[in-house]
Formats: sequence, structure tokens, C-alpha cells
Amino acid sequence: MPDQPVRVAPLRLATWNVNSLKARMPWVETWISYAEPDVMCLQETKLSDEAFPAEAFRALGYDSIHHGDGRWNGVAILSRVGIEDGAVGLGDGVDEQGCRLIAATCGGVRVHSVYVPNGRSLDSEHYGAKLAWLAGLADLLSRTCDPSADVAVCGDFNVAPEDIDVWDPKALSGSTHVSGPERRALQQLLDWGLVDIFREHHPEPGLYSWWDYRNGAFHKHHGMRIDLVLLTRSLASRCTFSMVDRNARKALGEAKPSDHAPVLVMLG
DNA sequence: ATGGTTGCGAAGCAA
Repeated sequence: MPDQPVRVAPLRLATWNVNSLKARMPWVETWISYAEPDVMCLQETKLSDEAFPAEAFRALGYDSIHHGDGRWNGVAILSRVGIEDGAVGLGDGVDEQGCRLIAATCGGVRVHSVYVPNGRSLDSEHYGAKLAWLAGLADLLSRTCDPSADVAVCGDFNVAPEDIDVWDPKALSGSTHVSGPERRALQQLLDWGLVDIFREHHPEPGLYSWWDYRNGAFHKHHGMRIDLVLLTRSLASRCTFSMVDRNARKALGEAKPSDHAPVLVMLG
């Protein structure tokens, strides 16, 4: 393997749970045209690999890889700085919940696009599976990556790291996304050597990345910050800017919004 | 939020 290049170029890195790429393609193309990410992670494409619009992304200047079964989940990475050594799944038999992780090396960074299982409810078997999946992700990182290298883990974690990441902790008590075991499973990833870079740059509460479609939650600011960009320290130290593009949670003409907003970080 | 929405796919499930 060649050594990492000594000279590093600025990198714009984004992640977005699009809730069906077929339904979201107009918004995604618009967003890419103004946000100009170099690397973009997508979740919930809900497409088969055959139906993934690689040609449309190629026309926008992006190479891509996709991992999907056509109905649920589905993850992808777009890159205009190269895309090498693609890999899918947790690689240990735990990723049987299907098409939730894809990784590739883009511009010298090992990038992971993840869609963590929702968990449904604390008493559901899916909740235990969510915890197991997060543990499997921690295991994958420890097996395949070095925390001193340039590693990014981006996506929909379906966990709000702290109470300041949800609109009303009391209302959510006893439900998923905020429970202790989920937060500890996420913390295990951070302890390995990752930084929740948006939170590092924005300590204030009330900044979310997901709002329920129902009940006017977006306009009432009833949201959660569950879409995260986790970076190893070498990348985190290069971060000059990070944002949730809340505007992209709105309809844009005929283009309907996802229930998630994209997160963008700039590395100098 | 116990669901008032969205997406998929053609009824009900998942989020």
C-alpha cells in the first residue's frame, strides 16, 4: 500500500438521510449543486443496486458506490476525489438487518456511510439488534481502521447523543434514541477515537437534523440531532466549519423534503 | 407522540 500523501487538500464532507433517493433525487441534485460536497454519504436510498442512479451522479462529476436491497435501507457514497476499496456490511454476521453500511477510501479518508437500525421501542427485539449493530460497528472500526488515521463515520445513527440534542427529553423518556444503552453504545465509538464534530463546533442546544413529518414538528422545532459526522482527531483538527442545512428540510418547489436535513463539514 | 405524514406498493408496514 502506498503511504498517505503528505499534502492534504481541503475537503467538503456531507451526509444526508434522503428517505428514498427516488423520491428525493430533485432535492439531492439541487443540494449538491449549491453545497458542492467532495464526498457525500447517503442513507435510506430504498433502491436496489441496479436502480441506483450512478449515471446521473456521474454527470454531476461524482463517482459512487451503493449497497441496497431495493426496498428498505440502502446506503451510498458519492465522491469527486476518488473512491477506492469499497466494502459493505459489518463483516461479522451482525449486519443481517441489511444494507446499512458502506465504506470506501475517498481522497485519503476512510469514509463510512451508516444507517443504524431504528430500534422501534425499548421492549422490541429490534432494540437489542440496534445495540448489537452499534457494537458491531465499533468492532469493525477496531478491526479495519486506526484511530490515528483519517477516518470518518457519517450517517443516521438513530441516537441523540445528549439531552440537548432533543426538543423535550421528558417527552421522549422511555423511548428509543435517548436511552442509556444506546448512548453508551455511541459513546463506545467516540471512545475508540472519534469526535462528534458538529457538537464540538456548536455547543448550544436546539440544533437538530431530523423532524417528524407529522404534527408540524419541523415548524414547532420538535426535532432531534441524530445525523452525525464522527471524525478521528487528525480530521477533526482540520474542521473549519460545520452546519446542518435546515433549509433542505423544506419543500423546494415540486421537490418534497426528506424528514432529515443534510449535515456538511469543511476540512481545511 | 399513544400519531394528525411520508414512502413503497397496492394493504399494511416502517420510520
